[in-house]
Amino acid sequence: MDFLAIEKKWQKRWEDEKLYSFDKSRMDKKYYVLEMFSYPSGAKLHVGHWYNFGPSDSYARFMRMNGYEVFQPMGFDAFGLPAENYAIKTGIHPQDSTLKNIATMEQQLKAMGASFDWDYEIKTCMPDYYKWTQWIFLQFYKKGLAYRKEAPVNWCPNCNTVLANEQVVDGACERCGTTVVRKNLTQWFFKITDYAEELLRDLDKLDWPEKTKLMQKNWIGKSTGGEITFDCENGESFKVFTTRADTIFGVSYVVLAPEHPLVDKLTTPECKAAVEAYKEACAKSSEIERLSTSREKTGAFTGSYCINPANGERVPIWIGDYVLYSYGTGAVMGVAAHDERDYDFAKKYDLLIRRVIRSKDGSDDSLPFCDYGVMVNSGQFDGLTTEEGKTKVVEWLAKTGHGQLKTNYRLRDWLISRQRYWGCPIPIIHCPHCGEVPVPESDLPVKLPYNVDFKPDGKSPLLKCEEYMNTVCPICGRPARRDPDTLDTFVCSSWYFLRYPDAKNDKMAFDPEIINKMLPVDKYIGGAEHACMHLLYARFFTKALRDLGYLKFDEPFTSLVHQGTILGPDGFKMSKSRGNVVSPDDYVSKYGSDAFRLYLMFGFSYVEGGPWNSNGLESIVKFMERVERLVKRSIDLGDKDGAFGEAEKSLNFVRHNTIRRVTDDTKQFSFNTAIARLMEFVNATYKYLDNTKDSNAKFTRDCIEDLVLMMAPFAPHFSEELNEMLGHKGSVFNRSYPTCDQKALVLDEYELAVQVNSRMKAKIVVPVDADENTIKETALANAQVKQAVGNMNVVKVIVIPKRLVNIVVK
RNA sequence: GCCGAAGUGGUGGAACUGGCAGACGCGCCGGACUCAAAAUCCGGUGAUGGCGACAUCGUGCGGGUUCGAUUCCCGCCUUCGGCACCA
Repeated sequence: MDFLAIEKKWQKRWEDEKLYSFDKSRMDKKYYVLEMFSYPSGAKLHVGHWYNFGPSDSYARFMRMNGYEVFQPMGFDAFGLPAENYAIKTGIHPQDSTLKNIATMEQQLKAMGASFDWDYEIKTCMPDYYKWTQWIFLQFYKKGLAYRKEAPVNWCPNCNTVLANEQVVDGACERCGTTVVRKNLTQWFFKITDYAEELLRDLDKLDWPEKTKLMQKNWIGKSTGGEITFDCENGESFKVFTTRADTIFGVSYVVLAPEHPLVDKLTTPECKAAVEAYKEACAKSSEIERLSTSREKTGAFTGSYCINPANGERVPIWIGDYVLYSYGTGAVMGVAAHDERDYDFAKKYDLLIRRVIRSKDGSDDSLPFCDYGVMVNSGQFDGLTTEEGKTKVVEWLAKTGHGQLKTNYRLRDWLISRQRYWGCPIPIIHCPHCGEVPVPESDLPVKLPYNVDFKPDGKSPLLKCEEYMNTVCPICGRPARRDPDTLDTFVCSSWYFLRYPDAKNDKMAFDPEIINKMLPVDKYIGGAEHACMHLLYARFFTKALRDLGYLKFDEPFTSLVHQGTILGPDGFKMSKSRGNVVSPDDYVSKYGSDAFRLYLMFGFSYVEGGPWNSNGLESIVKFMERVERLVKRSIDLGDKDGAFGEAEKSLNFVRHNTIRRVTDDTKQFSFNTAIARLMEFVNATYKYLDNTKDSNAKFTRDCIEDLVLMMAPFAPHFSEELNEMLGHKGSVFNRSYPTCDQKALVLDEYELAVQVNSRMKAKIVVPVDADENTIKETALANAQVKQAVGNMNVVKVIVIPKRLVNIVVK
């Protein structure tokens, strides 16, 4: 068969017949399959795209053949840093390069033969899409979910520009090598923390990989404890968050984050120089470095003291970079005796170390002692356990206004401002008289201007575009300026799944009537690297839009699957710099897209991925040819009915077992084993035809029909062709998936293993309905078993029906 | 460093909920067909020892629980994903 020719033939026919158009009248049978859309950074599809889209398309086709009205759209996450960097390097405008890349990718995606419905395509960089991204921003703004505050960015003092984390290499600017510092800018945030509790709680409802749910859970990072107020000697006060209020009588010092606003007020003149130097040093280290537990703890004394509200002691106030201003209150109490970090810190700076918790059984007197225990040296609380003490102490402090029980989350509000050009403009106008004014909805979209100088020179590119920046205030009509920043591209990708089913709507972001029927997404497929960010942001958007009244569901993605990563042949991640990038095009043009897809599905565990190896590809082609020969052989045989003897019964067992297994495996995205079962079925059919005189032509034909139907999702063009050879009119994808006949799977007897002292000794055959006693006796009567037992005593016989017998002897 | 995974023959990978480790492929070895080759088909293939029936070992390393561990627990090693401005 000429694989390349038939691919063209069927792709044309699919397109002419609009085979994959979503039929709205069957919405009650909808099944929304969504692959994470791609970022058009390179011009061509790489193996990773194929690995994401090919197998998931097979899954979509499988669901279609099982009677679902499958909705499988495709689009592009088109804004973002790479296009802008490319533009800076080459001078090619991001819009031009992006649209060109998209056009190429569209062609390639079509050539892949996936059943996407292109009528619903989305490109996030087009005004008809980002108009609604802006609209959502405004709804969030109105609801108080979007606000501005100061936050640090990576700043290159030489290029005078903000850098992405990716552009900071070993603390230095990737372009010029200058040491990067942290600098505060006023930026927009989404208040995702308002939803921390619900985002955490609803994880239980989701059919997602457990590891992903666990990662989100840890990312949200709920902890319960107390907020304790320390009064300073100069009249100021600050709060610390602690989960171990029971240790408060052991506080030896407190540490503020270097960025804490009180630091300047608390620093005494004699400590000023040291504190300033320390703060400057901190501006150079990244958060990951600061949080590293293996790094030496450092700090600087402010010269001031505060009062321990529990015992009235004077406590020195330090600053230290292991305290982050963005977590908790930006201040912690140091209890040297009962925390590793605090212990190291106190040792280094020679601070008080006082034990206030002893181990429960009194046996452990080493320090630091970080476990739960019993309070000592703690006044009236002596003798309480940690569990009791941590609430009792806070409740007691609350009486003097110095404590409050508190739940804290590690999750932070989402910083959405970007000082870049290639993104969605923020629909806010800054008026000297009226302040921050949202753009009226009737004025959307705020269009991203084309003629902009996006070279980095210290200012947001849009800031340099006067015709964009200058506008009038919607309230007072006087001259005003637009917000010069753009939105994080994660904002665009946090709602695209809502736009797809109503992608052409120019009156609203989406029609709730449609969306409430089409969503949630039934199966979402994409990389595990999105576990904590995109997948959390999309959940947040869904919940926020629900509370705004636009949706009636709580979660965007009911079921989630992560595909693995295909690595280069050398076992490393594919990258241009390593030179280990495998191009699918060469293989596709040689073997065809079906063979390529089939190989990706058979050669790897979908969830794992692994290093690329082209050896298996030719064997897949051989398998396809083997199937083709089998189909032809059946056609030559005709369809005359014949006897249904043992041979037929046996093949029929394999046939229906294959249907059962392939169905189950495909549902679980276990494509490699599904295809292995198809191979077994093909082998068994060959054996039947080769070894049976007067093989039953009609029965053979039935088997072949099932085979072709089962092959169809995995090798769509190939199976269409075989289906046509078998005399069917119309697409194989309009036929129904075969169903398993349970009667064919009923056997009279089965084989089970017998062990003696857990070592395999024999196999016995027992009737299907044999009880434990019969199985036990059959096993003990077996000659090999008798020999293995010899003259030892049988201590115990473990019988697990359908599995094995284990005879324990002494 | 922190959070989350993965590690199984020469090789890609199987193994349901703790129950016959290595399904299905690739490769390799042997055979059939052929003048020959390719293609195709058949058989074998974890390691070690033994003529053999068999025996012992074997799922990254070291311990443990269990009649029984690739699977559960404890401690390591290596690799990968993420760590909030790559998406």
